[in-house]
Amino acid sequence: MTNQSSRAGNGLLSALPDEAWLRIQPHLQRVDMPLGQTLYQPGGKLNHVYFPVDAIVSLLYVMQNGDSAEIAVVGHEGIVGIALFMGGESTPSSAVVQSGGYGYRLPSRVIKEEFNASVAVMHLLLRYTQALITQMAQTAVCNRHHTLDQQLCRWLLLSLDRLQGSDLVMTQELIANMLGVRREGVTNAAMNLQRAGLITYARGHIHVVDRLGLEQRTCECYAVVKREYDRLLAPDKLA
Amino acid sequence: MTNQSSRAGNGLLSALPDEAWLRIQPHLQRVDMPLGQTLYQPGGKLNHVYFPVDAIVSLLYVMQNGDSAEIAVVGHEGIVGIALFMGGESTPSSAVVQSGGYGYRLPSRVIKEEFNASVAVMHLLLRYTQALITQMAQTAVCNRHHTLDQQLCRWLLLSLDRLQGSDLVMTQELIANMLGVRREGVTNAAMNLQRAGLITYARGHIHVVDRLGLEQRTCECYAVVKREYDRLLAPDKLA
DNA sequence: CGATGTATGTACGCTAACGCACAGATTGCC
DNA sequence: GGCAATCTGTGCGTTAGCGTACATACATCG
Repeated sequence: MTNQSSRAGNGLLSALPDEAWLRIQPHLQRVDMPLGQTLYQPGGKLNHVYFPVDAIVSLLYVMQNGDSAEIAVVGHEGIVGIALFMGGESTPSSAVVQSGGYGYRLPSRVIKEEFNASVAVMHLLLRYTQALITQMAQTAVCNRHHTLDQQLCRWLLLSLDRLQGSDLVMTQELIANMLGVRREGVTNAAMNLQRAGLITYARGHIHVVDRLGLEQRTCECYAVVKREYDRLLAPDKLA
Repeated sequence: MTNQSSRAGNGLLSALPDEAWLRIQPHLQRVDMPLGQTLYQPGGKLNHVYFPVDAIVSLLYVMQNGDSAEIAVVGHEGIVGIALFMGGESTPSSAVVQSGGYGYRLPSRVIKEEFNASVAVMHLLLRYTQALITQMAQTAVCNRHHTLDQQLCRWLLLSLDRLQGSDLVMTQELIANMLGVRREGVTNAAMNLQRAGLITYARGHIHVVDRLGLEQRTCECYAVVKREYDRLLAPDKLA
């Protein structure tokens, strides 16, 4: 994954061709993205796309009975609201801020115009979308085959890659909602990781002690996704 | 989902603007797609895209230990090989023919040129891609939350929508690979459905007796995906 | 028509995760 | 400083699906 980026702190914004940046920049609006904020409702009209900087957004599906499951996660490497340029205008899933912070938003009209006006912008956004697709596919595989311990590792790593530092602010209850499992299950998995000396945590604060250990304990899914993000969004591929 | 379509029997080909069809048509090649054929290997170069007609193709991820899980399924409504126009050139998943038949293929170069040459073609393919994304997302949710019985119903319905008639030719072993579960689990689920009078089956042949019953027994995932395909690929939206 | 391979059924113990109920423990607030 | 809310730990019994091993049935082909 592209690391913290120069222009506005978002990887996609940074990768825009200069003239596209100049057109877009006046319409960009810095916004706070507090924990728990819902950016999109299922089926709802999308008025903006969001470029997170130090916030993390979860795309998740909420079932009729209230159970939920995370589909993918978006941070400073990406954009929330691909349905706008993909032509669907809406999606059956929601977008919720999973780690508070800030980002930039852009009116729907502007992103659509830019997508259609510049082939470079289009290709950039489509490559990002393919990376996101890989993440979703791997989430499906992971849900099918891997243990909660492994999935928690993967999830922590995905979050870590999108933050600076090694501390996450999130309760086990929240993580359980994202992974679509019981809160007690997360408690249990987190204790396992703590006993193994990989993390420490207390009341909504998780500190990662041994990142490498997490990478060794997680399933292949994390590496597959990371490799694909690196491949598709490598700096030399970006306009 | 768009039903069996006029032009060449594939929904996307049928929805192409006339002039795009005229450009593409000379490069289309009718190909047999026998059961079990691998169209793409993970990470491999894609030489063609495929438009199934009466074949069904599974996109699936095979893990290092050989376990597998289906990500999505493509039939006469779609195209196999979206990574080509998305700009990635390859994917970590494979594409395998899950129900034998025939389709048409098109050299990579042609689809890429057409994607870039015609805004109508581009928007058509992107809307299809978004529908596919919904299917993948819902697969992840379904893997997390729903019983094998429900998932089998969903899977049968997805297949049924892509075939004419009510008979599927596929062993329980194959279905198990697609769903990423044990063969015995499928045997068990299939017996449940048979006892309920929804299907009959024998040695690799499944006959659906009560489609409505399947729809009632499956989870919401099937309906969510179908609604999204209908919405995004409705005839009046198509060029 | 009998042999061989393939497809399906069955049994049994095992484990991960669930549902529920409740017990600390920490934080923030009045 | 005490109360309330929130967060985390724990202890049940339950269940869906797994791994393994084997049994039966059907189908094809020599």
